[in-house]
Amino acid sequence: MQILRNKGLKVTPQRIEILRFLDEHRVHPTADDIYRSLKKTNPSLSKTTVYNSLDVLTKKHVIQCLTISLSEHRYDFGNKMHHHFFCYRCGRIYDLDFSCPNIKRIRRKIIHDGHRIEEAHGYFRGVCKNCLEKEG
Amino acid sequence: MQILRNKGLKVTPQRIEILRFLDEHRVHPTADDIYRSLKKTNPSLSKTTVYNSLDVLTKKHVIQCLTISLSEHRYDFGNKMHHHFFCYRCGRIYDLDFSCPNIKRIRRKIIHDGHRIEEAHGYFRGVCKNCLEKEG
DNA sequence: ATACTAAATTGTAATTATTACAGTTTTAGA
DNA sequence: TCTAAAACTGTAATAATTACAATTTAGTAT
Repeated sequence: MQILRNKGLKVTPQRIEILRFLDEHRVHPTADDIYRSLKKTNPSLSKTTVYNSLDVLTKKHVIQCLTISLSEHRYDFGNKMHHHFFCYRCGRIYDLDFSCPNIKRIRRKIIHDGHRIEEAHGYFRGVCKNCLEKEG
Repeated sequence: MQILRNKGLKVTPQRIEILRFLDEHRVHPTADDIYRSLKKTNPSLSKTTVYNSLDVLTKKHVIQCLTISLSEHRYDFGNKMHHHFFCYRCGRIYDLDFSCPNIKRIRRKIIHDGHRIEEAHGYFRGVCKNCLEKEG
């Protein structure tokens, strides 16, 4: 994985697996979701490694950590900014494609009010289509 | 407090105190910040009450729960949507006044992609003015 | 005013996500 | 191959939040 090397990170099987999992499971899983899944094929995997890897990948902007759920962190492959919707009822997170003028400004690492902005998130919450259909 | 009655909530001294604290301390405190402060003048206050009150006030959209900090919930008086900036270094949360076209749409409780949106948050993270000046 | 009922508060105990840490293993470069 | 720094592992600790059962209170009807 060249992306790891480019960021000055060592390439380890654990990181590769975690990245691949996120790439192939775009449901914004938790650290524990990832751990439980990868543990099946790599029983020696440690949960601490999953947390550490997610942290460092987030800090290097390889992946994104979403704080939209009220109780745990959820992770998103890639660093392309887009908006998210969290359903109160089922807990699912959906990607939204709002157009948003602030995104372009952030991309240029703009200073706003003197603060250096490195990260931007647009979060929406409510009840999702599926749950609305089920329960009205 | 008429706002509580309007939402079908009972008016209790605890809730009044919590609301007043949030109104007078616009630094986006944690549940524990609120608890420790109010405990001084009301030693019988329970932390569970603080959590319960913040939860119900958030659900009724009297206050807002911010998930911008990576480790705990922070609370904001009122329900007027605005953007927030979180400083990695000092943990402070600043109010931003970005203009944002999505806010107006959300205000009208718009359905987007079939989802009913009830809440919107714009979060930015980075290093704040103060910390930049200190450390460069 | 008094009594009643649902809602709210309290305190403790449990839960759960996350972090700290020390020892071992692995990566990447000389 | 050798080495040093970085990463991994497993366990134990931390800290925010929630569950729960008992008590108290707010608001309404009598």
